[in-house]
Amino acid sequence: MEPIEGGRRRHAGRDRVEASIVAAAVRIFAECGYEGAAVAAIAEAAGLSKQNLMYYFPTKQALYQRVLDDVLDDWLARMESLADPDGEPADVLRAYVKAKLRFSREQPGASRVYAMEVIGGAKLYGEQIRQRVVPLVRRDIDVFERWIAQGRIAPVDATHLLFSIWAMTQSYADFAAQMSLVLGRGELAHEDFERAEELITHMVTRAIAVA
Amino acid sequence: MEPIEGGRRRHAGRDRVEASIVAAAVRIFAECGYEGAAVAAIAEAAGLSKQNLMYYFPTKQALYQRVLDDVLDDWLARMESLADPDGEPADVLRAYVKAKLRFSREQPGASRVYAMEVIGGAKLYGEQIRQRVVPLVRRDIDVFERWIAQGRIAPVDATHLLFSIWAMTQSYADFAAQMSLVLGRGELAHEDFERAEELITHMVTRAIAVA
DNA sequence: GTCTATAATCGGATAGAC
DNA sequence: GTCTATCCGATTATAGAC
Repeated sequence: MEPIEGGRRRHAGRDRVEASIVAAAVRIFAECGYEGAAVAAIAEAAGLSKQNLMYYFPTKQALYQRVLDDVLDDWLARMESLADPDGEPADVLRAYVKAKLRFSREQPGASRVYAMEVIGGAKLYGEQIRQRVVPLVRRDIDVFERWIAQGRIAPVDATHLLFSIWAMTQSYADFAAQMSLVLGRGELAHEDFERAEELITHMVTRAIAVA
Repeated sequence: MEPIEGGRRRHAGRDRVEASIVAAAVRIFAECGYEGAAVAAIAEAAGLSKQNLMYYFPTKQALYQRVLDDVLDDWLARMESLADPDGEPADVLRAYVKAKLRFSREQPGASRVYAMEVIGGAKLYGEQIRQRVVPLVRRDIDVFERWIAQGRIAPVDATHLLFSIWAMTQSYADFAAQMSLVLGRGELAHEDFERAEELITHMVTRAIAVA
């Protein structure tokens, strides 16, 4: 049904349903973990029956993989082509921090699902990470190292610098619950992210500043 | 049986068994999450039967809470009294980073269990965090802010500085799987932690250096 | 304290009507 | 594509002998 655009995408309705299921699944997986998330709970959050959900995704694991795929697609789309070797290092890193923090603010569930998978050892998604994430990371590290070789930034460990930037920015999604307790609010506010951006940018730009 | 020290701790044997169960539980919970961890798997890892385990811990949730309690006890014991207001700020922060990284290296499972609980919203442990972690954090933040008021360190956002230090150091336990893939090794080596300590210390000390 | 056996429940998955 | 009904395995937890 609903054939459109002659040939491609013959089921726009199905795509919409799948998208709403995935969106609900991200929330529930982030909150409960893979095993803790009941398919019935995801279905309810998406507004359909468990059996109906399993018409679209034959198994729970298939749904989980799809969730991780979508999360990674979104993340990669935001992060690729940020590390421009010809840009001003401080500007590039500012944009990098901003993009990562923005992802934490706009898609905290996505960040948490991915984090849980990695913390558990990436038993299911390790191969995808190796194929899709590692190359991007390596490229960014190469850019940093070229800057160092050119004397444009201080000679720091590029790999661990990137690890640190990831950790700092991602924690505003993953550990938001603990941060909220410390800050004494129900949840993180926009101003918290602004202060985070300022502090992290300060740390990164000072770290790479040539003496 | 085994009454010792006249009055206190009448069951040293029981304490030993419980400790071995908790140690196994940390590993399994860290790998599989709360719901994903089967009590039978924990029992097997601890070297006893599931039914026997449940003689020591009547419910799975009781075991989980005990695991979190022990994790937090260990962490607090290592972290308290590190932020000495009278010490040299750079030295204090160096020791702080070192202690946190050491915890990530020596107790990665503990860090991961705690991280998973927080990522899932700390639904079970939020109150404990509020009572036991937040006061310690607030005290550390106070020390930082006093240093700023005294002009001993640069005027940065003390709260977010602490968040960043936590995130950077903790990530070497929580995201070790992803780091290993990037580094192309099976697991993180001692030298990786040394480089991490150098980089993180560099970032923190540069960030707080007065202009 | 440790064992065998079993109860009770939950959750993923399937079958088949419409 | 959506529904009703149901199966089946896994898992927590309990009962009771020794």
